[in-house]
Amino acid sequence: MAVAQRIREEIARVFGVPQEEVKLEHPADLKNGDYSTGVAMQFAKRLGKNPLALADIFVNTGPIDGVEKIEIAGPGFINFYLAANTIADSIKTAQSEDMWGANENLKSKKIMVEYTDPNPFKEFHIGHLMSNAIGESIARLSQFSGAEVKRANYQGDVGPHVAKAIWALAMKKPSLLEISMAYANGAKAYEENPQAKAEIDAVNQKIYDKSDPEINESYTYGRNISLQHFEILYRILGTKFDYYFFESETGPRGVEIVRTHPEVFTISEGATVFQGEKAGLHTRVFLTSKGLPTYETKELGLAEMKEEKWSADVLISVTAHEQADYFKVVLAAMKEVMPEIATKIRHISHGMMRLPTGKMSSRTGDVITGESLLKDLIVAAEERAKDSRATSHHELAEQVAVAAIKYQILKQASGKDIIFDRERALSLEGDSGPYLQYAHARACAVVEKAREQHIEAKAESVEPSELARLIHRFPEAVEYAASELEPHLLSNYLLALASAFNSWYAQVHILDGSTDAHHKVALTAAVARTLKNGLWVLGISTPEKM
RNA sequence: GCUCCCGUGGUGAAACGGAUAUCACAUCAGUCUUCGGAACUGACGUUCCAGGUUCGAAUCCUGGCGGGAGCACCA
Repeated sequence: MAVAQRIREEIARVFGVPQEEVKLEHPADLKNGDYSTGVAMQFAKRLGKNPLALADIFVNTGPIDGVEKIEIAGPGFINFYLAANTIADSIKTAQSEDMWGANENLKSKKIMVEYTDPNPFKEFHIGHLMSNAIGESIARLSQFSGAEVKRANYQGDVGPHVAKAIWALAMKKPSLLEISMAYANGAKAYEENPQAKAEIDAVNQKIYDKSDPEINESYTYGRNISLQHFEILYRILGTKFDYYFFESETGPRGVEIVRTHPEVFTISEGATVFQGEKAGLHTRVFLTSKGLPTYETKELGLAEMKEEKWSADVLISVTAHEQADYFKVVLAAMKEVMPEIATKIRHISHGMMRLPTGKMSSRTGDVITGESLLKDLIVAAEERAKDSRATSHHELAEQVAVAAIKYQILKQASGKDIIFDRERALSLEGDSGPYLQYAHARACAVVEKAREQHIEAKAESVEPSELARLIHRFPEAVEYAASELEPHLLSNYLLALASAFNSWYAQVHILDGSTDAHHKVALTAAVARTLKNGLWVLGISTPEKM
């Protein structure tokens, strides 16, 4: 931001230190100013002066454009208070410009984000919901930073899991319900019954080489049903993919890559492996002893296919934590066989959703699928939506349900596990997605009423209140979240903003007929736009009435 | 056993090495419903243990304890 940059330059100039070493922060407490720095304490020893003397030197060097007041506080903090018109300018922009908060830090960068990645013939589970929420938000964060973004979905339509389902389906044309049960039955049989295991392995082979017409038919039919069903979920979640990749395509591709690099991959116990030990990792199988590609090999094929489809500058993949180590080995191998693509890859791994009692387990029935969670939430939201002002209660319920679930995922650092508490998840109050949506709808209602009463929004000379200063921080909150690829940094900001707005709303009467009403309307409109844009980045919709 | 991640009020989380550690849920006490109560105000209560680095440590380093994930033909 312009003001922040000027402050940083001035500090570097006065103290004669490199700008990168100047740390400027937002004090947690607005009483301590809009920006603050501890440089005086940090450099005291190096410059041979005590912190307060250094801070004093700086304060007396003269004014900085856009800053009204510079104060020394505590042991030597230097606090900057922005000028009223600097804040007012931000409010004006927030209130009048659609793209308020956007930046061009990633301008002309091409970024492909791969996420969600559910597998046909299996349930859409909570991990997919997490990947979807995080991936979509990262895609939008990148777009909001000026990048050109493509969304990719990579689905496992071949492999043992599919063979298990097909085997249990006994080659018929399955319904959706039959499919979801088939995988579980097949997986159980595979473990418990040696004969079933042999049969399933055979089916697996036949799916790869497409040699059995009966299996082909059942497979094609079931695959389509699964994929079509996923589309319904993507629509509700608000994701529109540009590219779909399938393991049935990346597999052969990967096999080719592995075969043509015998200097990288070695044979061990009949399997083709990559010895990750040379990179401080562990050995992993790339081709099974039967010659079939594993996940690792498919990943190599995928990278090549992505590059062909749309050559991006950065390739982001969002997957669960448990895959982090596999990914490292794949990346190490990739560095040897296709180094130019390997350098573009960035893996984001997220935690898992766990029950308070421990890990979810399908064996004990302690499992909640992503789909059932979504459905339960929609039911709960519908109950609440009964007496809402929205025109379509069902549509609103869907929006609120998705907000609740996405926010719960995006409000905490993405690497950490989420403890799933049913009651908390279904709660639509407090620190929740619907709370943010509500604050937005409320602000919209006030703006609408002001329009009816012909009370214009005037941001000029708006008072630099705490709420106004918080709004001013929005573009920086976006930049911060984007640079860390951490949506929760933005969630935290939005919650603070919504909370400050609700609190302010309870204290003042906005449309009170006074001359100040124009300013209050401007502030309200600025809050509405900020929440709208911020929630968009999180992938959460903002109904105007709820 | 080895590798990686994590440990913050009763519960779930936040805090780019900074100021009195923040927020929500729960509990208790209020607002009273004049612009939308999916709201607001207040009370209660927290950095696993022991060292170290630093002007300053929840954060960095070492050791311990506790939890999770991964470690060869699944994805």
